Amino acid sequence: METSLFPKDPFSFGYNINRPIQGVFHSHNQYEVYYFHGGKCNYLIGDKIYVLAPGDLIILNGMTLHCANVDPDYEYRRSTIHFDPVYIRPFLELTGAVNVLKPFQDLRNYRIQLRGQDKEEAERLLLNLSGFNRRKDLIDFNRFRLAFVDLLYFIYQFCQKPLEEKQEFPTDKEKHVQDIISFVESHYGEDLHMEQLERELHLSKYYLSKIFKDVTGVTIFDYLYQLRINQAKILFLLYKDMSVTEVCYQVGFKHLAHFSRMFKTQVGNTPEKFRKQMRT
DNA sequence: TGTGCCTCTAGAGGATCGTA
DNA sequence: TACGATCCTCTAGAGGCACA
Repeated sequence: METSLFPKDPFSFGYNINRPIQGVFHSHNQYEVYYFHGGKCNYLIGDKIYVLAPGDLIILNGMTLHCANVDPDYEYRRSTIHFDPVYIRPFLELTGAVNVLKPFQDLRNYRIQLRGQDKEEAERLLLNLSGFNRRKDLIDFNRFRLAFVDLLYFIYQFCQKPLEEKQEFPTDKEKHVQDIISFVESHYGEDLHMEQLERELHLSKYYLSKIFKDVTGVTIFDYLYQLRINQAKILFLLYKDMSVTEVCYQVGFKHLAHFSRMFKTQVGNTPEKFRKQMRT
């Protein structure tokens, strides 16, 4: 059994039984919420191994390489939600809002062991999400978003203590890469150059591109383009009357030709075809 | 750990074509 | 005629290497 709201970005929800992607390390530029219902599984994140028990919930900054190593002799059940952080930003701008993305940004990868009533509440929230995971209209779509923000608040309360205790990044190198990601996420809609990063972070562009690739496995511009294409897909989804040209400039591309090519490479369809799919 | 330089590849931008 | 896709050329940026 497998359900999915959006097959790919900006948001995807899945509940799987015995459908593990076993032993394959992967990374992505989305954040991930992983909930383990049952089975036998070791979850590998970077150089850490988590032996999972039912009720374990893992938050992931997808850039770190990770994979689930599952024992096929046991029924494996898990829920996963991949999401683009840009997509949650409007909810962070509300008066009195809590930065529910902070655990993903600062802790990056963290396991919460939910038991008893907490476990029941997590499963109820996931069930709600599953219910809205029909994507028939904007009502279901927005109810899914609101339910997901509720889940993020639920997760946040378990992260408050580790966030307070958290020390700074173990190395300057990782701190620099986080600074690059933060800068790119805030300025992806503008005309970005390596010189800007050089000036902003006071490090040479040669060094910045090198450490970014070392830590994340992708180049700064690969990351930037993924971010822009994700945002374009969100705009096509939410503003069905927006033209390809408008979306192109809105997300920071200066040339339609380049946008069209990058979009087709990442999504598999041209922007216009994707837009038409969203309108039907 | 951080910088500088060089080479080569992939991205940027202009021109052109296709289609509604 | 406007919009979007594709082709082609040039250059910016990634990656490798040496060095402080």
